[in-house]
Amino acid sequence: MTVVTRFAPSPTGFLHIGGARTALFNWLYARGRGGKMLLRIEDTDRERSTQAAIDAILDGLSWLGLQWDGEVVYQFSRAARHREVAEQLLAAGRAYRCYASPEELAQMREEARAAGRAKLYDGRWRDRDPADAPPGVKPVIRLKAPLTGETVIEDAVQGRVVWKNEDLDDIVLLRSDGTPTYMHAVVVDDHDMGVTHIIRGDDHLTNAARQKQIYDALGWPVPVMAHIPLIHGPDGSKLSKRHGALGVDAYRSMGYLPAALRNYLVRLGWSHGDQEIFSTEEMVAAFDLAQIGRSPARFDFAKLENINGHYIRASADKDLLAELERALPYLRNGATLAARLTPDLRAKFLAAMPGLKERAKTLNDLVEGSRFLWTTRPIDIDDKAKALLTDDARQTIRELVKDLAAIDTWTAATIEAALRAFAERTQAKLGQVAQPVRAALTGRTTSPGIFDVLAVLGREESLARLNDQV
RNA sequence: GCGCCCAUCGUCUAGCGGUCCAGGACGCCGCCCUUUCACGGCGGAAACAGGGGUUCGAUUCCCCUUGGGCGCGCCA
Repeated sequence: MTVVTRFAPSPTGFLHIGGARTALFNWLYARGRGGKMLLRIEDTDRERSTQAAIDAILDGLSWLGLQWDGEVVYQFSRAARHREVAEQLLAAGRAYRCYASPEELAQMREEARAAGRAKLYDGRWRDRDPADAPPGVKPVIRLKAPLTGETVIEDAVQGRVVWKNEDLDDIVLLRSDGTPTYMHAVVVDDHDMGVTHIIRGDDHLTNAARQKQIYDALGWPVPVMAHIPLIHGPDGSKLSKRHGALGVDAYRSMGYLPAALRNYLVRLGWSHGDQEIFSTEEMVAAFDLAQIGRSPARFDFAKLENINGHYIRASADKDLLAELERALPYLRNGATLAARLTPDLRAKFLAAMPGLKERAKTLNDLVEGSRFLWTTRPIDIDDKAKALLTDDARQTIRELVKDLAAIDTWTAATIEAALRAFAERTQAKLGQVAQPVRAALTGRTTSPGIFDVLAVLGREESLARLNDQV
C-alpha cells in the first residue's frame, strides 16, 4: 500500500514554525516510503481565510523545500461532497437534524459545566419526531454518536488513547447553512484523498475521537494517526510571536538556511540516537514515527543559530554565495548588496568567503561581515574601530603604507611577510599593527584575517583606503 | 469544571529492569590555538519532579500527588 500523508493548514495566517515542522514530518514520512504528501488548504471558514495566507503557506513550503505532490486541494470547493456524505449519514439513520437554538445550546453548556458533566450537548433532538421541529428554524445535522462503550485511537505516537462514549456528545456535521464543519470535512477529505497516515499536532488528539466516530458511522477505515507534541516557547508556555511563532518567512529574513531550519526542526521531538546533523537524504532514510517523543519541545533560538552556523561553514563557497543571493531580497541591507553585486564583486566575495563564513551564524552575518567588500568610500567606521584609529595608529599606518606599496606581488602571503617585517622593525607586536589596519580598511574590528582582507580588496583599493585614514 | 496528553542536565534529547555514581548536542565556565572576532582542540559545572507500590533490582512497569499542555463552537 502506498503511503499518503497530507499537510492541511487553514489559511488564516502565515505558515508558522509548528506548522512547518508538521509539514516536514509528513514530507519525510512519505518520502522515506516512496509515498506522497498531499496539500489541502482548509478554507471552509470563509470569514478568516485569505489569499495572502494561502500564498504565504505555499511560499513557505517551497522555501523550505517541502514539495507536495499533486494539485493543491481546496476544502471549500468540496462542500457539495461533504453535504452529500452528511445526507447519506442522515438517510442511514446515523445522523439527525437538530433544531436547538444557539441560546438553548449556550444554556445547556452552562448547566452541564456546572453539573460537572463532560457532555455538553444532551442529544435532545436525537430521537425526536421531525414533526416537532419549530417552524422557520434551519437545523444542523448532528452525528448520532454511540451512547455507550468506548472510542479508541491506536495512535502511532501517543499509543492507545481511550474515551468513554458517554463523555462525547453528538457533534455537528453540517451547519444550518448547509456548509460542513471542520470535523466532518476532514474525515471526508482524508478518505476521498486516500490518506493513509494523518500526522498532525496533538492539539487535534481529542478531535481524533470525534473523527473516529464519523469514520465508524460511515464504515470507512481509519487512517493511521500520529499526533505529535506541540512546540512551546522558551518558557514552556504556548509559542507566541514573542518567542518564535513567526512565519517561516521571518526565519528567511533572519538569514537561516532552509536546510538548517529543517535540521533543527526535525530534531524537535524526534531523535535518532545521538545524531544531530542530518543531510536531507539521511533524514528521509532515518525518519519514523516510532522515535517521536510524546512531550512538548521548547523552541531554542541558540541551537537553531548554532546549526545554521554549522550549515554555513559546511557549505561550499559557491553554493553559499548562491544561497545568499537567493535570500538577498529578504535580508537586512540585502537590497544594497544586491544592487552592487557585479561579477567583480562576486569574485571578491568568493575569495573572501572562507574567512567570512567561519564567523557567520546567519546570512545576515555574511552580509554584515562582507561590508568591507561592497561599501563605498568613504567607508563608514563604527565606534570600536574609530577608537583604534588614534594618532599613533595613523602614524603607524602612514609608515606602513610605504612598505605595502613596495610589494611586488600582492598576495596574502607577501602581505603577511611585509606586515611581520614592519612589526619587527618598529618593535611592535603584530597585533598592534594589524588591528588599526583592519579598522582603517573595513571600518570594523571584527572581520576576516587582515592579510586576506588586503589581498581580496586589492592593492589599489587597500592603499586608497589606508590613505583615506591618514 | 470535564476529558485527554505530557514529565531525564537551563534547552533539544539517548536510555525501552541490571551495562547509568545516567550518554550526546546547544548554551554556560575555564584553558589552549591566535593579529581582532570567530573557527577548532582540551577540560568543567549541570538532570532521572515528589510519594507510594511491583521486583532480588527501578531512570526504565503500575498508582497517587504536584507541575505543564491541549481540547471542550453551527472556528479550524
